[in-house]
Amino acid sequence: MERSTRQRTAIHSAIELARRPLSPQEVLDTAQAEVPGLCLATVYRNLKSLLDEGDISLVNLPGDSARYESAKHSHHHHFQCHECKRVFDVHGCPGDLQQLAPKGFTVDHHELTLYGRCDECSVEETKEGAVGCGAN
Amino acid sequence: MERSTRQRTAIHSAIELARRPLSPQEVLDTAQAEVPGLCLATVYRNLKSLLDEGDISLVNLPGDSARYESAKHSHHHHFQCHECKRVFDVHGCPGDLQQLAPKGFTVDHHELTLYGRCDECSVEETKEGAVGCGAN
DNA sequence: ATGCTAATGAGAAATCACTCTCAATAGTGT
DNA sequence: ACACTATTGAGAGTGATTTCTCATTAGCAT
Repeated sequence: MERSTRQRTAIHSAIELARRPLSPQEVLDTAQAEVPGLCLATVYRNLKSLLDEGDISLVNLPGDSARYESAKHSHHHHFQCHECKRVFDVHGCPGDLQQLAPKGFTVDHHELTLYGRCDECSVEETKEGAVGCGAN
Repeated sequence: MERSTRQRTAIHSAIELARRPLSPQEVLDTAQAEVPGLCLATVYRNLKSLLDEGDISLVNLPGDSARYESAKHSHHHHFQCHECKRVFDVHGCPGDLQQLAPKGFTVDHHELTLYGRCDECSVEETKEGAVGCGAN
């Protein structure tokens, strides 16, 4: 049967505590604070089983590799900052997208991604010569 | 300077004539009708330079690899059929998405992808026991 | 027509995200 | 405490996509 390990717990809580979707590498970086020897293979193994059990969900953004977030979040979308590349949750949804589809097409799901500058990077932008936004 | 070759012309017109975004492999398959010996490396080389010159544009869908379409298309979005995996253009846009972003965030661009069944696959679905939708 | 050199074909190679292998480690039921 | 075996760490391996190398081909200016 399935065992509860320090690694699995650290991986799960890294995702639960994050306020944004994390890449496997970000999960590793976060969970290593708890379990120093943790390796990426273990992160992938646990992401897979947590996903199978419905504890976390997969987030795909256009042109980017997979991220993971808590399955507890309700329907929402994402915002990616051009500057720091971080992904944030966006609560709110244009809704009623069936109308956009050609007739005969059935829409059962949609993904919306906003791009721009996050608040921190907008601030940095106004400072002449500033580089980075505290998240690089 | 830049030369006009049969390969480049075939690649460019494959994209211009397609009514949907094409993957590099689909571009190869299409352009080979015109230039039989064409290889993938040449497709990639030309996709890159056509992109640099603004003749075509890159289409990224969540969790999928790059596709390319004519740069002449005006702002639009995409619909991917769960069944046949083809990608279609969707004309129309929810617009006014700045309001969805948290305050302090600036939205300068967005991507919307609808998922569901295309008209052909919806028809197949209603036929008991039908498999495939003529596009596999 | 000729020469210069950009572009191509073919296959090797790099890249990246992810998975596998296997010996060692560590949960869990008894 | 012990045994059983799921899980781990480390590194090799995989598959898909994209880029590079280099000898050959073919545009284009003359």
